[in-house]
Amino acid sequence: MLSLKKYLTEGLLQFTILLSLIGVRVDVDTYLTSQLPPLREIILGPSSAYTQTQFHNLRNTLDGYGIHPKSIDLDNYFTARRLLSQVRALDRFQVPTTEVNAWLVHRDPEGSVSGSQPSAGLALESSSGLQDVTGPDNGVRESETEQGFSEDLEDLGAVAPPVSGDLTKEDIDLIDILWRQDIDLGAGREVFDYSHRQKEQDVDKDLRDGGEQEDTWAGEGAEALARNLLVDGETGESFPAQFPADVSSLTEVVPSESEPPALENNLLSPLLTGTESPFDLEQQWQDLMSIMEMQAMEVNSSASEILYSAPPGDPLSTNYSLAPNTPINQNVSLHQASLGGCSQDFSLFSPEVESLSVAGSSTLLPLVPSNSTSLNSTFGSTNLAGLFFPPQLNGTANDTAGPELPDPLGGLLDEAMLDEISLMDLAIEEGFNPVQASQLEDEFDSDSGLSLDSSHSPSSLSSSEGSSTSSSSSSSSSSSSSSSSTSSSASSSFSEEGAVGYSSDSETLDLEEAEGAVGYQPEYSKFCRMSYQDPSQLSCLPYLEHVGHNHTYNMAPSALDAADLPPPSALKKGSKEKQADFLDKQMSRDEHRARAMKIPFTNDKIINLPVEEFNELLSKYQLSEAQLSLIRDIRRRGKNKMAAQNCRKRKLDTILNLERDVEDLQRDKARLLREKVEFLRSLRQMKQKVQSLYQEVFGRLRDENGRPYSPSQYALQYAGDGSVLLIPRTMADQQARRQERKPKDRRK
DNA sequence: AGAAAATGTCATACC
DNA sequence: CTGGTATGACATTTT
Repeated sequence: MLSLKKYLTEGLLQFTILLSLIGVRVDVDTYLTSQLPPLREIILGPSSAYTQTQFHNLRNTLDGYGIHPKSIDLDNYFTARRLLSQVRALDRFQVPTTEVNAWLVHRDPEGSVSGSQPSAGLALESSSGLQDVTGPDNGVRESETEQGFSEDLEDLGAVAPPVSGDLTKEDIDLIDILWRQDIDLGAGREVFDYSHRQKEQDVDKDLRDGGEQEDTWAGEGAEALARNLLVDGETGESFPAQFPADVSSLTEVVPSESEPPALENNLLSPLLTGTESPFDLEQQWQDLMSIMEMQAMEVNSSASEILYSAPPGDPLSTNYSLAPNTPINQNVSLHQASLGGCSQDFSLFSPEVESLSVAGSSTLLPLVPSNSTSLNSTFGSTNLAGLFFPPQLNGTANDTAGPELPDPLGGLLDEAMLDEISLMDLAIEEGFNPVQASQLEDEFDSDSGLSLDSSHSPSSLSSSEGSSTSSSSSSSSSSSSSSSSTSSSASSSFSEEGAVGYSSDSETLDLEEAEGAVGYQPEYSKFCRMSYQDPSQLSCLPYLEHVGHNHTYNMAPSALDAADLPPPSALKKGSKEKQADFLDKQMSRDEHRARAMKIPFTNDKIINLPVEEFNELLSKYQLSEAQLSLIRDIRRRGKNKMAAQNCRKRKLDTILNLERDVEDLQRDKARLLREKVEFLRSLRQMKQKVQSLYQEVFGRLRDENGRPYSPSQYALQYAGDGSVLLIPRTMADQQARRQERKPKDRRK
């Protein structure tokens, strides 16, 4: 094998030189790095670090283990087909990947924020007919890009050389998020993108698209609303808003005596931005979110720092601390506040809200003619204010604004808010926090007792099939080890020599058997650190101390001696003596023993023959007890050897599968987290918008005396029939309490 | 030379 | 029960 390798290598070089002389350009490197398995195998050897994919290639080409015919079931070892396919995908993705990163950078501009999450978009997209306004093509394209995300990445991984292993795909995903955040801020991606130049135009366009879609709720929604249109969430259709244009014409059911004659201006609704305290509240809320999400982003702080010149936190915090009264609101007139655009989204977060105000609505005058059906089922009678503030902050609100200012939210805790918070906690707890994530991984590793951080060496693509066939075809009877392939011919000749009528008619059979038995062996090697042996166990197991393995195994002492002694100069052809010695060394111990015992057939036959044929073979010869014993031992050992190889291969495969599973799960987790971030951002934007609309509506309300209502004493509420009611706070609080219980009950 | 990886062997359990 | 496989734990060989 060694000489063959050398020979081929040199031959290849010479051939290359020849070709280059002729004028044909040959790049040897491409041959070495491309998929020419046998060549590579021969040149680099089966045990090179490139062997990693050989293994998988074997599986790919042979569709399973090309091993002993009796091991057909091995493929079933992995119970799930999915794992198998993952393993197969493994060798495509196995190569890490700077270029993958670059590709991502390149690619990212295409996926705009909200449109790039088709799976998670369930809520966002279905609810946002507004997006369709920009054109259906956009959505389709983005969906496609997103879907192709992982696969493309994996495909590219095959050609991407590893450069910076620091950036995992998870990192990339999170960088992606950061980018989008910057788009939110209006920062063009080209600021950070080195590789986008060739696509600059597209990027710009996409950026614009992304920016617009990013503010779907604020921007386009407001725009659509400004056109006095309601947009159907599902179809994207627009239709004239039916919201009454003049809210001041509303009547109110509240007894007039309950209204304080004059309210201080600073007792505004906490939703209003004029006062300081509500603003602080909102600010706190935004800060909270930014903190949480920053924590989430810290996973990739290093990665992001590579790409950002600014600290990673900055863009985020800036982004998330958007003032509640961003210009979004300014174009929103009251009737536009129809909330048609938002309603469906709210149904996502508080679907259980619907029937809340049934009781209250009877006593309250509707603000709106009940023809706005989009409001009906979605907002219900939810006290809108409840959406705006997290429950923890309610207390803060009271503290800062003073006890005299009733909580405009009526203590309503929107379930969506709770969910959001818990989600964020989840995000922080479940691995977005890098420290904990690493701890988790360590735990995993230690639990399994296996080191999963195999070094992802660049895969070579030499196929085990090629090597096995070459080795087995070069010899007829290699029993096991690859190095013995040449010796097997020697063993057959030896057998011939010392043997009674060993005929060559079974050569083909031997070939087959050898192939079947040997074909899978040497291919898996250095690419996974297998430390399944725990050395600490060895010392503490008493029974191991006196385990003196006698590998002669039932062999008679005489036979032993004979086996260990060199053959008594039986070689007649002196010219071949050296070669014979060489081959002698290549022989396995069992072969030596067999030869010493003058076993009249090859070890290969002994091992691989079916039982019946084996017995038949034995019956043909008059063999001594020692010979029979040796033969049986050889057979047993040979079979066990193959079994061990199988076992190791399987073990390795299992490890690789687990590793792949871990990677997949991590990828999934990153994707889900990314989706969640976007989801939350959308939610936040919607809340902002609803808040502003609430302010607008409430601010325009006047009582019969033309004075504004006090936010501390009145609140707006949406009734089940789609109407908007102005109710006293006390009533709102009661309903809020009722509302808190109801959904929970209904859920169970 | 010696560490580490690969491979072989044995004992044992199981089919 | 026999013959075979699977696997942990070593032993030996190879790198």
